[in-house]
Amino acid sequence: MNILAELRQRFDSALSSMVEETSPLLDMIRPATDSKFGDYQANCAMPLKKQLGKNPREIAQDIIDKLDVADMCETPEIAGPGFINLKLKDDWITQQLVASVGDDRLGVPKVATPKTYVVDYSSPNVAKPMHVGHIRSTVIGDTLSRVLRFLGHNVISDNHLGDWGTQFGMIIYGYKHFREDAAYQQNPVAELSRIYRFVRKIMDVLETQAALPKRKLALADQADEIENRKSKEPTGDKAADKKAAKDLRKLEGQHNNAKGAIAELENKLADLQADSDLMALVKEHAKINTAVLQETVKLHEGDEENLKLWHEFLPKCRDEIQRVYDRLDITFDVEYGESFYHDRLANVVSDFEKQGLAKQSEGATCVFLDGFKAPMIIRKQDGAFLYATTDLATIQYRMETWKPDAMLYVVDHRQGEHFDKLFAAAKLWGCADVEMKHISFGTVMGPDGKPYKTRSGDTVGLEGLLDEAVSRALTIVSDNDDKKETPDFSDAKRNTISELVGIGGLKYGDLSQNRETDYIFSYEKMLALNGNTATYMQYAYARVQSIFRRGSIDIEQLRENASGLQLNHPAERTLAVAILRFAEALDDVTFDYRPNLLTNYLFEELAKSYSTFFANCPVLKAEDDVTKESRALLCDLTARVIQQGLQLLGISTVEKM
RNA sequence: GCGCCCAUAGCUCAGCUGGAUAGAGCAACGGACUUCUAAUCCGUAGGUCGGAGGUUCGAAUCCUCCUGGGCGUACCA
Repeated sequence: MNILAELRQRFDSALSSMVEETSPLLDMIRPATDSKFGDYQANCAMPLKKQLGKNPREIAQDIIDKLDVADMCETPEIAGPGFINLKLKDDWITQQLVASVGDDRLGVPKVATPKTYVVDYSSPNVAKPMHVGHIRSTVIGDTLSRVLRFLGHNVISDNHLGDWGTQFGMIIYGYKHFREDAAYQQNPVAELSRIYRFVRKIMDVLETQAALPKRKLALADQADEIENRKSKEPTGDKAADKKAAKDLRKLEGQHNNAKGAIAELENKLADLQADSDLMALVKEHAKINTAVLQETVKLHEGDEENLKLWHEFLPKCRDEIQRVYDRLDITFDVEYGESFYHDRLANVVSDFEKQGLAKQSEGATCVFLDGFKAPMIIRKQDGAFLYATTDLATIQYRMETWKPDAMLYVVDHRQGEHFDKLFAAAKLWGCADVEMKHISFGTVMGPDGKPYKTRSGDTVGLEGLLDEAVSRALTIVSDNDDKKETPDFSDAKRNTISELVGIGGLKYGDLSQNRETDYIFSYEKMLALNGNTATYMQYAYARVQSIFRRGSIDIEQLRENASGLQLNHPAERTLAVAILRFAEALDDVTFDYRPNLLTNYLFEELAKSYSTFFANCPVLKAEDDVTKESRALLCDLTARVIQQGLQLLGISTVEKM
């Protein structure tokens, strides 16, 4: 049962005789802002003042008179300017709880009209090691898929792999020039990874060497410009002078940043140049940039050798990232990478041209869209296709194959404009009846508030991140276990627990963040024993199991005759309502695709209520057996909701920790 | 230049489909273990929700302007 949905339905009946359009008013029925107002409140009487020309309190009374909630609520009360406060009846709550006890879905109803969703997430480049930037797309997309599916929707999760781009040109080039056969025979994945990094390194050196003089020149120009502006006399026009001063400050800021960036580049280059073997190879492969592009072009044109190498490399590269997915417990229904759409691209472009949606401009094929200054380019001057082309082909394929109601793209916010254009173009192209949404998210920052990098300035690898989280979890688990008189866990067990706690902490840390905002990455915060963390939730779960173990409670059996639930202590009632609100929390998640609304619920509502309950309502030492069994069932329901909630976040529970 | 986003407690962040006194964790201070895991809990203190207007019965939330930051901006993804 979704209580809020049920109340809205009841209000709908009451309101429909008073107004034409009830739906905006129904949105104003919400959980109470304060428990002293009851459990829910309806705020819809106030805004009807004008429309009905009556005092809101009178309107509230009219609504209550028509409202049929006697079975579930106490008599509604009118408060303040016209709030309608609703308090659930205790016996109704227990009735719902009993139903939840016997329900695998814990009382969460399936949607009446399932939709088909395509959820596009993770989408790493298979040729490169996954890095910290992939964590958000992966876990947010996975959670959204799980939640939508749990609610009864038809979900197709799709990993739109980057498997056809320049990166493969790099590997092919590297394989041809730098591979060590013995290493490749022994461990092809590691060798390919080394090759990729090595080619990247050479290209870095060359690019940096080429870029530095230009950037220094630009820096000098900037310095001149600053001097020039400083020497200018004030014009006397206050506004103009203020703006000039502001612009100057900004320019100086940029200048300092550029200075820092150049110094960083110089350091990096100096380090690389110290390696004479490397520099010899750099010299030998001075044209590597164009050579790599040529390998890519050859691949796309169907060159036999390159295609054969690509077929050889692809599964190996894919295995490399599978390790990460396995640890993260991430799966996909389909995995159609860029290469999958390769032979559709030419048709997409010609179709746009035929329909008059695209035209030539400066040698490129462009789609000009209302409200955008720059066009969306679907074919370059040199004839090559771009990711906009692939994305359009992907939409076409998905529409043909699954006819989805919605397509969700879990991609970082910097690509917002790309998706705005893509969706606009797709609409023109005929995809009007599908909800296309960019599930945008912010950047993972380092402690300095800048995008998370290692000390040397490299991106942070995802596997290393996982290792570190798990190893820190191991320290916590071990320290705690060692404190006991007789430690509970073997080393193997400690490792198993730390893996679940560490990875869970990492995922929860990301998912508990409002997806739109950047956040500062911190192992300490992520694995904190207190606060809104996976560890805290896992601990709450484990404590419940501990009670059952300690009291030798057969919870299965208790579930079967769960009639005697009672709510005598306020903490019991609060916990009971929190348990019943699980369905609402899941609905909230799907409203604007925000996983953090689930973590908020689990922590703020459920776990907090449980803590209070735990402190005030002993189970094993309850005054009588009825109370004991009732409380045990509340504990059990709490644990089951935590477990189900965490499962939807892709996080496991542990029986002991 | 244009476009998008952000600014909430000392720190990290919730709250933003408008609702009654703005929340959490950390840090600080004071309490609670012969007690179901103290890996915990309870309490105290901490705020002109960047600033100024506006809409509304009601604004952290919506609109306008200002300040300070980030990101994106014709052939990378």
